[in-house]
Amino acid sequence: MSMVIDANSIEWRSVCPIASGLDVLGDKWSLVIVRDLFEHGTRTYSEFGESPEGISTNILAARLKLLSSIGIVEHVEPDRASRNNAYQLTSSGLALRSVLEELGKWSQTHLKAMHPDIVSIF
Amino acid sequence: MSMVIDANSIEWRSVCPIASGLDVLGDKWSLVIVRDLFEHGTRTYSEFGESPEGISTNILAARLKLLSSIGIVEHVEPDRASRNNAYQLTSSGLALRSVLEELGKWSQTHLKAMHPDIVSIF
DNA sequence: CCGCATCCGTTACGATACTG
DNA sequence: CAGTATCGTAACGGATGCGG
Repeated sequence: MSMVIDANSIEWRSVCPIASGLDVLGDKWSLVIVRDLFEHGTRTYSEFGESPEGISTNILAARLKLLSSIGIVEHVEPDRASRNNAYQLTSSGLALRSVLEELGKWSQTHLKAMHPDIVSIF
Repeated sequence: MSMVIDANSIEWRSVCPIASGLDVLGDKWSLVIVRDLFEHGTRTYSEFGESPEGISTNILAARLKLLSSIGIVEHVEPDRASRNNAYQLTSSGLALRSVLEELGKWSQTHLKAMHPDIVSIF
């Protein structure tokens, strides 16, 4: 019970912007979802599951709900029947690009020794 | 049991540098610890608890152990008696500065509506 | 005192089965 | 295909213990 599923249920730990960013995005999956949307533009529910990390459907549903309520992702054609509708980044989500780039660059440089198979994408 | 406490116990979900960065730093506390070290230079164990987010001691100990084994933080004078020795960032930890900056800037801009008390630090 | 380790209740995760 | 329900497991978080 009582998982964080929308913006109103977030408990802001402090007024620090870094801690506040982590209150929203500080988990192992949210930025992977954002990365998928940068890579593919739009993504249907089941397409997210095709990424190599293999997110499970309940976590995906919970994160999409939270990211939507924060205004980071949105439905394409939300009024249509559920079949084949997709998610995409909002302008707020697109603004996360430099966060992903800096995290990716750091990882390539500083995790390579422990994880030699890591690839370069920037 | 079986919490992630050192580099060898990390399960790399994929070869993606973003996902791999999140395998290490994808939680609510690790980057808060890094932020404290940027702000104060060095920090003793109990000083971390003085930050407004209020990390609990068991989480702090586990994260410091993991961050040390990854090479992001290190002890100052690790050979001395435990009393008053401190932690600081390694060069790998210092390289996280731009990740923190970009996350902080994003939060100030895109979370302000939901969290008006958020402050500006960049 | 300070730096942790341990205990234990609560919450979140994660795999899978299931429903419209 | 888009999600939800269930249920076992792992992580969190507060309290407390204990050695240096």
